[in-house]
Amino acid sequence: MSANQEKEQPRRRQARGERRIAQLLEAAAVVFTSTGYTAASTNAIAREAGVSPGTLYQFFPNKEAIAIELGERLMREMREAYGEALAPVDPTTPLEEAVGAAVDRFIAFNCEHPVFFALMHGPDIPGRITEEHDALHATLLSRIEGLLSSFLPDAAPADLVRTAHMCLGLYKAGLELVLAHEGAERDAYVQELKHALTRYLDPLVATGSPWRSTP
Amino acid sequence: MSANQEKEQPRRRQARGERRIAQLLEAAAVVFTSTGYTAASTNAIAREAGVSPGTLYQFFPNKEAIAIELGERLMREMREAYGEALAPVDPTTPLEEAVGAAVDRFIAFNCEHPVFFALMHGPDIPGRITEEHDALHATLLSRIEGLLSSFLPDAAPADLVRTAHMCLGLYKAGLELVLAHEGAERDAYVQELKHALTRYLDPLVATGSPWRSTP
DNA sequence: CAAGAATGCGAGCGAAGACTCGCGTTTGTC
DNA sequence: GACAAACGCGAGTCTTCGCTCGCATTCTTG
Repeated sequence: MSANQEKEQPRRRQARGERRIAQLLEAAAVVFTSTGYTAASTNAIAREAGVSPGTLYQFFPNKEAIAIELGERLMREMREAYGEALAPVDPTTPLEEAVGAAVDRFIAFNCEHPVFFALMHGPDIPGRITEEHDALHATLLSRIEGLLSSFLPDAAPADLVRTAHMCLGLYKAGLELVLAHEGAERDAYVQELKHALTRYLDPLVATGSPWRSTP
Repeated sequence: MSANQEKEQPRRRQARGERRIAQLLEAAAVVFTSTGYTAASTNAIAREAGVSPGTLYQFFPNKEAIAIELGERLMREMREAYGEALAPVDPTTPLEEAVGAAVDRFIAFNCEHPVFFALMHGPDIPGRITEEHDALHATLLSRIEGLLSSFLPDAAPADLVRTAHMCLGLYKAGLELVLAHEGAERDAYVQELKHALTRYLDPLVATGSPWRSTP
């Protein structure tokens, strides 16, 4: 009880240390993005950051902790910036508008932080990160379900869940294509993704609720 | 000139050897499916097959060769069984029917050979397999383009390419969901995937050439 | 049945990479 | 200025894993 009140007593850091941590996380983001988590070596991260391996381990107990911290910071930033992107909306909102707004926000985030995609998509990623990923996944799904249920108040729960999974899956497929292109072509893929989602959902909305997707 | 007419002279094999090869490939499929290519150790494959590491290397020069051979056999089987699944069809065929048939065939293949998905999706996979993957990808894309152009004879090439990429992407997203479920739920996801694809393409087909003209 | 080839084994080699350790340098505090 | 704590280093340890080697066993062939 008295001992070990906290698993880890955060070591006292100097400003220099905080800077190093940020620098290391940025370097890790670069390396993870280009090679994936497993193939990324801690030495490579240290080299990218311009420090020695020993210095890296001064701030992170192991390789996994780097990815965890990176993931947590990304999650926090995402929640702060786009937390409301999937909040239930007024069902009179046109479906197209709701989908478009959500897609734009998440695409923007993922384009700004390509690590996020790399971290969340490796088939190789260790347990703790997978947990985070699953948590995010579950959050997103319930948000999407909430959004859908505002359009489809009468849908069976199982169908709602399945539709939400489909939406997230379609979004991920589109995201991959969007990230693989640049400039005008990228914008075109964003548009196609919106089309795919809108057209997928439109019939459900049209037949399942009194509100049409477009007034 | 006279020497080295063939890079590899296929060693004379006994029936036992052929059996071992099949056995090893099957074991590799299991291990690759559950852990992915990179994380799969050759010792684990040998263990799964019930042989020693030395025996494995009697038949395969290295780890990559195992995946290559496995990939080639899968490709061959796929071509033999489903080669015509994406052949251009009579444009009067209902879109729903064309999409449904193609999806059913490819879903069936991927459900029967889950390795295929695992091998083609690792971000970690070495050069030679990626080449094969890209080749398959290109083949599929041109097939889809062909199929689309039979429905959309007036579409601009760039739009056709993009739409084909979207179709393949949407299919892959659906496939992942299908593989993640079983029984009735799996069937439901197959249906949803067909819906997503059909609804995505339907407006294009219905309005003739939506990129250039409006009804 | 012999002889050679194919098959089978598993301890062990070499490289790669996660992580440590001892020691020197910088920074904050009194 | 003095002391401690935080920072920084990079050669070195330890483990994992792809792969090899020497030798035993089983086939095939004459």
